[in-house]
Amino acid sequence: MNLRELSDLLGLSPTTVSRALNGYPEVRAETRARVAEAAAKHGYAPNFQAKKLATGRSMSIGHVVPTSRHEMINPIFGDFIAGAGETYSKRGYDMVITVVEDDGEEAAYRSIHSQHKVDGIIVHGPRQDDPRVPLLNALGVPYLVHGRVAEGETGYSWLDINNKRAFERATNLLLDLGHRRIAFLNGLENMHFAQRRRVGHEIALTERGVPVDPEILFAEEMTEPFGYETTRRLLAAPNPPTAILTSSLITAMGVSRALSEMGLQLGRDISVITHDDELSFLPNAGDVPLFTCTRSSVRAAGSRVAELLIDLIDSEEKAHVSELWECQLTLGRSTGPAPT
Amino acid sequence: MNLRELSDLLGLSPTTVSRALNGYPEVRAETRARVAEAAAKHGYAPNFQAKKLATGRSMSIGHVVPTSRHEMINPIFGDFIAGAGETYSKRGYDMVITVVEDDGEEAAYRSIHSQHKVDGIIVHGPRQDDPRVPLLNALGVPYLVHGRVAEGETGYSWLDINNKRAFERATNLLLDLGHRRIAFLNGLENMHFAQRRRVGHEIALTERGVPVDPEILFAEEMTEPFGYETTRRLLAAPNPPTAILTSSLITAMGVSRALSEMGLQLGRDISVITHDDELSFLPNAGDVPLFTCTRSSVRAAGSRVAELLIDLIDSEEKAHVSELWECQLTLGRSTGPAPT
DNA sequence: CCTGTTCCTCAAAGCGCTTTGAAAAGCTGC
DNA sequence: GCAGCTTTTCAAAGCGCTTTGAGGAACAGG
Repeated sequence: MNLRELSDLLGLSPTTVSRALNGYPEVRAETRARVAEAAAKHGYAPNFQAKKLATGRSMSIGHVVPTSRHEMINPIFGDFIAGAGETYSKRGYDMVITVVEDDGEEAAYRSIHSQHKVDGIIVHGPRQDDPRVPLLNALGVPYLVHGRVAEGETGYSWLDINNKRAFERATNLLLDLGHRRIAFLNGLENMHFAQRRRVGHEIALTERGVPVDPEILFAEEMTEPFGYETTRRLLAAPNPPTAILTSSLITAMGVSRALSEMGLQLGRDISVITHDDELSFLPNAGDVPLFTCTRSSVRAAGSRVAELLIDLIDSEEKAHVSELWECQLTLGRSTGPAPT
Repeated sequence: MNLRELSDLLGLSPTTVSRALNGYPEVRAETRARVAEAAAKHGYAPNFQAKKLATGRSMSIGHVVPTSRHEMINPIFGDFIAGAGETYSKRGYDMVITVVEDDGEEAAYRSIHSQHKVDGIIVHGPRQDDPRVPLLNALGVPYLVHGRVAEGETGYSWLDINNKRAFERATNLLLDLGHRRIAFLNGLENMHFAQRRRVGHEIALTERGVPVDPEILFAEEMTEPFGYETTRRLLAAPNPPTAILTSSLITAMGVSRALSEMGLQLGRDISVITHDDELSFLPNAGDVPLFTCTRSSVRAAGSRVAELLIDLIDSEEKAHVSELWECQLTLGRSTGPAPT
């Protein structure tokens, strides 16, 4: 069933039917009702491709996901997508995901744009000096970065959490509890968020006059074994830390596994603070959660990022927007005073 | 830059340019080369919407993801999508994801179809007697189910792992090791895969004359706390199990956490076998992995599912296809003889 | 030099919708 | 009853591509 058939059926012109369905004012209420009813009855829905072509809007948002980078699919991806997807369905947009090999990333952005596949793009996992920002600026597509790129850069829109502040606070908490030797299991530091977390951590240490020991700073893919193995190694070596900071709950679970295998108690023998993205399958919940954490929902971020981007697309003036979210610092059972 | 502009530039007709670009034989090799070069030089790419409209093919595959069901975004989603996405980019398809509230699921499938948004659909997380199978059959869209629905049903295409066999083998291994009291922490049993796993488990028990005790069979969302809390409860109760079977590595990690907290050693005091989807962020790897597991890559499944569906779309005769993958049973350090 | 082939190129008609500009219909008031 | 409005409806022109059916060019054979 297409527009023409429906309009023939009703004895109206396609124009009138189209207008009735799209809420234009030039249609009598009664006619509109008749059209709506007939459309529902015959299961008519406009052909999306045709609509897109006619309006010039694709009503789709693109997400480009590089895949082979370390073969690690970010576990937060699912929750982020769920959040974004909610917004999309509310606002009538589709989500188009392009999975691409690392080296095809730029080409993917270019082709997605030149083919008019999307009205806007969301940039995932920004690195320091991410080349995608100048690229997308050059292409002139509306886009929004989940996270940020290098400090100086201002010519783009973003939503980020205050990674620096969160890890500064977390480190301060550990210092307040008397810890002086704090290991940090960070994500890969070419990622902007990891960079900022490290900066926050070091600022806190430096302000208290605690030396930064690069020997106990690690930056890797945030897997469970990373937490496990690093912890085992750290605690077997001389001068082990009394506290561990991790960038991911998954890594923290690895830390926890190592500790209990070694007969050490979380929060008594070793304190741990982790960042918690509030992933649906890894709740760190309860009145007193297991892990003390810096916390921010990545699902909520996904939802908001999508909203901001759509607003950006709809709005005429193309000013840049940005939002910086503070994390909660939530006390759990994994922190306690440094053992003496 | 559009077709007309490019053809004017070249002094050719749009037809010739289109044919040259799409590999039709009616174009001289030299002309074709000239066109290709000009297209590359001016960054011309056909407008996707127009192409879709003209060809009647959307070159997109739809994924409908229900979101609010228990607020749990399946952690395997990311890896599955990564696998599927690889196939799509190889074969020139786009992936369109629609996130939808539980009760809007049927409407989502209908609208996606009537709007001609996709050429095919992948069905995630099939339940027993899933209503989507008859719905999609009625709509007449090509689709493929990742998993299966009720036993009798044959009128659909699917790719699944042999859940029953895998859990039968896992249970048999535990029985061989002398375990007689085996707890099973399964996924929600309205899901087909969970159903089959339970059947496999019970068959193994029954064949050996070991009674099935419903008191130690659990079926919940496969989170980490589910594993943790259930294990604590089980081991505190009288007549605790000597082995635990779980449907997810995430749950198994909860089990492991509970065990070590209680001073019990995995593989010595309590044996654990889990299913392992080979998620990128939760590797259970190494020569001797931590967990003994039934194993099958969900990423590979995603890739293959996409392939099968595209073949289905391309092929003329609409016969049903299906693939049943056997899981590997990999020995790790989490299993050992039952304590006497 | 003309006709018959083969090879290449083209004009034009769609695909199904939106939207512009115009016409028809329905009112009002003189 | 008609000019002047407003309200409702319509025909037709795109949107940018593919594809059909036909024409032109080049070439060989008679």
